[in-house]
Amino acid sequence: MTSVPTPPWRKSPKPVKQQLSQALIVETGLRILDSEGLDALSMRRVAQELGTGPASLYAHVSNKDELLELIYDLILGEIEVGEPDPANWKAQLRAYALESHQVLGRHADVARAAMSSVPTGPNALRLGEYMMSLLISAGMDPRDASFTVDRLSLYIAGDAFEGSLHFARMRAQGLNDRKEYIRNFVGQIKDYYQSLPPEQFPMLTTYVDELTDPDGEQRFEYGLDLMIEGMAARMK
Amino acid sequence: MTSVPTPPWRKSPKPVKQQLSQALIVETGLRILDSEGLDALSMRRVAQELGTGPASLYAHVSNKDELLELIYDLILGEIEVGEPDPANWKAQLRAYALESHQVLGRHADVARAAMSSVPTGPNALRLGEYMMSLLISAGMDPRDASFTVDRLSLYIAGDAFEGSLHFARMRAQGLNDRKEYIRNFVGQIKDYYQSLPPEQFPMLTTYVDELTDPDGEQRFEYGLDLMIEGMAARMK
DNA sequence: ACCTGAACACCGTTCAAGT
DNA sequence: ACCTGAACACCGTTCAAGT
Repeated sequence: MTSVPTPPWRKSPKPVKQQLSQALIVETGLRILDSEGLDALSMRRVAQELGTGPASLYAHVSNKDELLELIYDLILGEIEVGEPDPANWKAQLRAYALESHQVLGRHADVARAAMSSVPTGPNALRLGEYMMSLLISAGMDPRDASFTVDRLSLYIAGDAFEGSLHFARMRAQGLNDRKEYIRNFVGQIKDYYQSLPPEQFPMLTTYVDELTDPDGEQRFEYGLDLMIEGMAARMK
Repeated sequence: MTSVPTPPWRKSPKPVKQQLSQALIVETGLRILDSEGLDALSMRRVAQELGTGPASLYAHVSNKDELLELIYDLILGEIEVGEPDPANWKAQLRAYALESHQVLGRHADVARAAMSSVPTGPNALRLGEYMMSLLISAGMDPRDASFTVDRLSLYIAGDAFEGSLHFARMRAQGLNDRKEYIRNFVGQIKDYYQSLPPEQFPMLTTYVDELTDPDGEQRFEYGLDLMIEGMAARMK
């Protein structure tokens, strides 16, 4: 195999190496997170992907936590919201919750950052502004609206985080089919509950089927509606 | 310094070294968790505390995740419940939620295990049985009861987990006063929100005070009541 | 200002060897 | 069966040195 000389018209071939920048680091982090999960996302791994050493990242990002928060806000950018319509606040709030939940679910492992982060990124601000204006224009008291936004956000992030823990466990077992993993997992709990002494655990043994419903989306919506109905009860 | 011979009546002095056992490992883990936080809880640290090497633990505990789950169920043992009283289900459910929340808060860092764990430990079973019997005796449909138990547990663990993340951050900064840390932290967000352009963020800038209420307990109760009222609305 | 190699002080887990 | 030392394959972060 002979090596070809670079042709003369391609002058001063730029160094292959890309310039480092915060945006580049964050994007690389997101890519790793999505394809290999939170456990794989390390400063060293990001650096490797960018062809450099881990120390180089610290010129653009102060530590791993900050990197995670930046990735988190990047993801929040995927959530789109429209104009608040006071007459439809319930449906709009519900739609918002479902969409955020979906977006967080799509990037499973960022959910942890969602729980620890302070809402100061540009997208977090945008979404906070949206939720507040929706609830307040619907007639909710500002204090109630603030608490509601806080609690709803916690619920969404909490459910997504729980999901991400299952997802990580699945990956640790070398499995890939999310549906099948859940079915299997739930099946094991079912067997266990069924094997319990009915005298001591009459409820758990009687209602095994209800307790081991594998439909996570349905469970999420159930809790969401519980909260929304609670809000409605408080407003009228 | 002369060494004293062991007196003859103290026969066959047992080796000073304690026997390893799962219970001992779990207790040691809990002690480290409570006094130094999740970050400090490593297999190596537990082993060190017991005067041995990390490999020794693997004869009693299959991995770190299992250790965390065992610690978690040990902690759940602190939650006491009485007899379900159908006429008072709202108050009892509320009291249960507050107590679990308190117990998890006391052992801040176990909350992560609370979110990932499958409810199969003896105490998790006991508490699941209690919640189910409370809701069902109050007239709730079994399916609703199951979903409610699941969602309420998630909410409690989620809030505790969020709290533990703040706690960890505090410790990482070398601080010790929880109250002061929160005040400080909230103050910073307040300043930031106040500095935002009001045209772009009318809600966030107008309702800074409501949005930065530092009382975490009040926020927890707010969300709890939202859910309980949602349940009540569904039952009647 | 930005980047780097090398080092520091850690991890969880495995494995062959011991008792 | 239980315990061990040593090793493997990793971490996040710092720091002095380079450009």
